[in-house]
Amino acid sequence: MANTSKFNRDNVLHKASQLFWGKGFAGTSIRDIQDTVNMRPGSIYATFGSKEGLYKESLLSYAQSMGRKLDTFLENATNPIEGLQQYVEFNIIEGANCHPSGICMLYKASGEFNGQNPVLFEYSQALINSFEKKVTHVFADAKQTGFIANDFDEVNAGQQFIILFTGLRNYFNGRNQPELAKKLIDKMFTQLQTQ
Amino acid sequence: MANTSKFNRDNVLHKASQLFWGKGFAGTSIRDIQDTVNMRPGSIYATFGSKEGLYKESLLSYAQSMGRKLDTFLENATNPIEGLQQYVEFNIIEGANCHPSGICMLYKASGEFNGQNPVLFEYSQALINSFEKKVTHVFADAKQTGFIANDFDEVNAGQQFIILFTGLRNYFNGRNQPELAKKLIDKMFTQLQTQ
DNA sequence: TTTGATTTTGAGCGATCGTTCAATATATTA
DNA sequence: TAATATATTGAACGATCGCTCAAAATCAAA
Repeated sequence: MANTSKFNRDNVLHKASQLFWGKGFAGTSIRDIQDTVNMRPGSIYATFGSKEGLYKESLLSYAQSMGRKLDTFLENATNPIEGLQQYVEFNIIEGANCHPSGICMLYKASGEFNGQNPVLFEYSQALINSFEKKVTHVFADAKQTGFIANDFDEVNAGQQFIILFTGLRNYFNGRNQPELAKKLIDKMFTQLQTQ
Repeated sequence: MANTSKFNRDNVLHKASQLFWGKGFAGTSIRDIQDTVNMRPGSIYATFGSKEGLYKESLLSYAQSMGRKLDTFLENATNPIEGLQQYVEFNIIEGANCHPSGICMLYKASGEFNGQNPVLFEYSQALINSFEKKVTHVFADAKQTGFIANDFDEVNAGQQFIILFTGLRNYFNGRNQPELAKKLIDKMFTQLQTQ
């Protein structure tokens, strides 16, 4: 019985998250979405319920692919700290050309929704917290495997990483200064390891 | 001959910038503006030309009052570095309750307009650069008056200050963790001075 | 007090917004 | 192949968007 969907849900969510990431929630119209995911409004609303529902799933899709990207950098690196650094450099230098924004979508969301939409604000905060925990685990792993000292505080390092990463992404958003970026990222990672 | 304006331009720009700061450019409607500045659309358009024109003046108004705020902290502090730190603490801890957003409006603008509106993006970048220059001068002054070492690199310190300040504002946006904020701001300023 | 330049008003323009739903198309099961 | 359940379509809804402009109000100069 019944009919089957013609679209690929993950593909639609990826395209939608790219749009939302670049233009923001308020700056993106459902008609923008229709055009880029090639679906009619009825299908979109039958599948995702509302613009807010689609946004929520798009944000989750973004966060998941963000986590997967970090994982691949960690897998291909000789040690966890180097993996983290290469991930940062990718986001700020090489990836800057092919991403809709230099700023993390989670923080663009957090900034747009704070004081305006408590549900979406808290949702973005939860995803940010998950990512910080993931980074904290990376530092804990690096400690356990002997890449950093035994008395290293991974919780503090996780906080500092998020703060510096976010600061750097904002600083280089829309700017093309790869040498300066490389230099400041290096400095960031020496600071992170000296505590 | 003629008639005189009934509104105070600075007051109108202040109120408009508070609205834009909190809700973003796309998220703020002219009708929102009408209600909070108590002007009719005809007057608004006769005075500021367009929504974009009003936004541009609002952003400048924000940047100017940001600069004045920093100046008062510098005047009341015993040394420039302490003035900077108290300014940062005000923006992230005490001021968080009375500001429309925890994030700097210049960076919210930069994030919203990158890839969408080149004119407003470049304008926000120019104001960000001015603020960085101002901070760099503060470090240069601190060097000349003997508060920091002679070999101190004020340009690098200015860059690091902006990056850390932005990172911290994003990290604590919408969160109420004054003790952690105080601790991380302290750490930021020791890092800044040790280079 | 009249004149005249300027400001303010607010109804309303065309466009676009998020969303709905009856009609149509499609794939699966009997 | 016919019946049926689900998916897709796209015209169109009411609301709101940025913005305009003729009419009314207002104040300074003559």
